[in-house]
Amino acid sequence: MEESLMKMKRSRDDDDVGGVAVKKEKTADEESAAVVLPKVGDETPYCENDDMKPSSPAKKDLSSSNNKVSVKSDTGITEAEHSMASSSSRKEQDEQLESAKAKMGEVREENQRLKMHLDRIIKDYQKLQMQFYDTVGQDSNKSDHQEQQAEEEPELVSLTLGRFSGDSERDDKDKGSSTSHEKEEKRGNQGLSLALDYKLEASKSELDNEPLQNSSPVNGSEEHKEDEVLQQNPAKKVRVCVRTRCDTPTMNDGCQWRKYGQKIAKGNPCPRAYYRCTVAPACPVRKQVQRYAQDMSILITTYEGTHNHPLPVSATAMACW
DNA sequence: CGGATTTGACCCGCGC
DNA sequence: GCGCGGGTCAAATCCG
Repeated sequence: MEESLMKMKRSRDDDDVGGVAVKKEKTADEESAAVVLPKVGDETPYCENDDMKPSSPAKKDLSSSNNKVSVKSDTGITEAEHSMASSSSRKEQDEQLESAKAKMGEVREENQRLKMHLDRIIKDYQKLQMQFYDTVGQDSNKSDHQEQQAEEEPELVSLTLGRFSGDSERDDKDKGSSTSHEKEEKRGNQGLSLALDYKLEASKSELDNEPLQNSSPVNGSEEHKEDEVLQQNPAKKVRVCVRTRCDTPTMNDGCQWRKYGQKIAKGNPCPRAYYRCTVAPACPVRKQVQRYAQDMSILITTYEGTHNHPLPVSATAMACW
């Protein structure tokens, strides 16, 4: 996926380079003050592409021939010679035009190929996503691990991405038994960690009373951002909780949201804000945003529902529900 | 002026 | 049935 994005970016960069090339052409035209080149260059991406390299010298030849004409005129050449020279240059021009058109065709074909490639990558990505959900769903059905949380909240799956360290609150709680969380934390100290926890959706006070009880609060010293995702069985209503260290009122997740309510929830002095997705008019997705009472820098965002529209690229990178 | 945000009112589920 | 709390609605207000 990233590769294709990079590819696209590169192609855009190439476009930019193409624009520069066009400007250079114009400069040459101004110097020669003669034939105006067809604006093929404007529509020609990948000018750094090897395929397109022959066109550059050709353009140079063209402008140089124009230079010749103007020089000869300046030195007092006859009208007939002048017209002969200009007709030959026009011929060259036509040839250049033809070759440029051919190149454009090639470039279009390559664009099509790239588009198809991108589509395939997106489809693969979605397929993998579904497989992931299936796996998670199976795990939630059969697994009896994650004792503590499974007892409390058996219907939610929690995905934790990020590094963990220094969760005094939970350390106290989990001190007695060496849970998978501790292992995750140890692993998290070495880098990125991924944990699967089970949470109870029925516990509506999850965000109010002890929102981070079942997970580690973030370690702000090194990590700017740390997410925890609580996700229900895909067969049921999707509910995803993301915890982020974020100074802004809401985290930028790439989607477009409209605030429709705000409440002071019990047990948390910080108000909880309610947002609706406005990317599509009938999108059922909502999110709740609330600051963690004990650490105002932590933003707890709970997403609910499934988007009924394709996500923007920036949102696709973040959201996987 | 239109869209987004704010905020009080209302609805609904749950526990007692 | 009543009170409480969470979630939503919609009129008022703000803002670009």
